[in-house]
Amino acid sequence: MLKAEKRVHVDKLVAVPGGSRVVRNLLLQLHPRLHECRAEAGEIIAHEGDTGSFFVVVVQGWIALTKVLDGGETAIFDLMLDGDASLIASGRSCRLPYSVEALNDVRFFMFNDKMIDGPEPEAATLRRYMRTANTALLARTSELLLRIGHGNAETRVAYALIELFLRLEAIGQTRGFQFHIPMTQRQLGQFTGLSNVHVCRTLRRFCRKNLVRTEGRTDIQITDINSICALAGVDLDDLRDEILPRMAV
Amino acid sequence: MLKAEKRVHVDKLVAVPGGSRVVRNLLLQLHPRLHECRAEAGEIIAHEGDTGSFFVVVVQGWIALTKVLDGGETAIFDLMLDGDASLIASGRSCRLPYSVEALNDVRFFMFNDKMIDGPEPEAATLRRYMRTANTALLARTSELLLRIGHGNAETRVAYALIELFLRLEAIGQTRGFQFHIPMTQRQLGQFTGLSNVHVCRTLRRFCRKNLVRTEGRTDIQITDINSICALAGVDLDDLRDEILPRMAV
DNA sequence: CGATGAGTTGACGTTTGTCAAGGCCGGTGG
DNA sequence: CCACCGGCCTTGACAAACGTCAACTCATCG
Repeated sequence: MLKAEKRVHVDKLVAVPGGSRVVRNLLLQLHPRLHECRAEAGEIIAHEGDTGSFFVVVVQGWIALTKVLDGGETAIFDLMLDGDASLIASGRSCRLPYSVEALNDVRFFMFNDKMIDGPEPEAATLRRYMRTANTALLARTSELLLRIGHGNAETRVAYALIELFLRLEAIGQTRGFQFHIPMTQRQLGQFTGLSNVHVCRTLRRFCRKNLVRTEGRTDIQITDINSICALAGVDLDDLRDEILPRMAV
Repeated sequence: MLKAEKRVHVDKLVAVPGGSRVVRNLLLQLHPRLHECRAEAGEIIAHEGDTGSFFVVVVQGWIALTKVLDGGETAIFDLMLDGDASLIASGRSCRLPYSVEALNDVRFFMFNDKMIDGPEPEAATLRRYMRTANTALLARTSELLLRIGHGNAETRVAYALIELFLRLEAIGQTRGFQFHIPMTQRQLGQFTGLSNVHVCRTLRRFCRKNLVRTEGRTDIQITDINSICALAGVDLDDLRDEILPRMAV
């Protein structure tokens, strides 16, 4: 039974280019008893201010890294998708600077600094992977920060769409330029630094200009990628190189 | 001569709590021939889009991590001070997502992934240090992103002042609540996502309300830390724990 | 002594948040 | 099966915050 379940996971993960499969195998080689964690949509996996120090690697699902400003304004400063990895806290103080929140049902691994600091070659590979993932995270965050600081609403929303498109494309979760985002417009606003109302307005404007099409609540299709890229101030290939973790394993 | 110069460096670094001295010693133990780099104010150490993969550790001086949005708007998304460390790029693609720029005359180390991936205990310590530094960087960036996305000008500027105060305090570069910032108001605006004009207005307002005092161009004194913290939405001690790298060496 | 660059201040326009109202949809209980 | 309720999306009206432009001062440097 357990074996069957593991097979299923591995099979699914084979479809994921790069990321989680590699990490999973390396991890399990080092620590065969390490087990996968699960969380439901909306569940808070770790809370801002908690103490702790750990890595997270997403197997399947969406995780948001969130922060709350004083009076209740929530901001999402990064999203983690299948195969994404992040060092959530580290060092002596070990207070989490942000919360880790499941946006939909999600499976993931949690493990410690020390578990990958050994002399085994697998550990060294894992460390390289985590560094690469962290660099990619920082690249994404800096792109986001740039646009939130100096771009208007169209730039921000267009960028968010492109970032999500590229990341979903990399893990095989797009059909053409169509993809699924398990986020409300409010959450998209928390990600882009806009009010939910203005996110809505901006998306409607994109639709009217035939730049994107929305189907249902959370399905999006970019119909004019060039214009969206122009609005976002992005070269698609450059951005792909920049924000996607690519490592030579 | 060279020896004398090294002595001077070490002496100076002893005064710096934690950071650069530890890294310096560990690094030189692993790689005795590694030499310090220097850059002058305004010099660009590495350019956005360049290829490469390296760590930077600041020995003395200010470094800004900057990004340019399309039409020339520059954003500063982090500052590196004495002892701060950052992994600038990593992985196969190795395109730098941002530029590394000296704000004043600066001394620093540059080194490679592989140079600290060995089995020596010093290497493991260095890796822990780099991870801690990176976590602190991410904590800072997320705090900044939160306020740029959801805070008004007073919140952003107040936060910037507090962050810089705390970081300078940690490396012994404050006298009471007074400190020196080698940045123009334009650069402060690039850091807070505001126009230089609005930074000026906000600072003037702080002065009129007796929250801060400015002396000369770049000397600042926070005269009412509680009000500034309240404006920034910050608890001073919590933030200190969060954004300063603290490691158990 | 002119030139340059940074800081300061005022006037004005634009962008965006807030508030409010209505529509749509899914879930829940009668 | 229907009524009700609560989220979420949508749209309009209005107000506030911020960027832009422009003019001026001041310090520094050649």
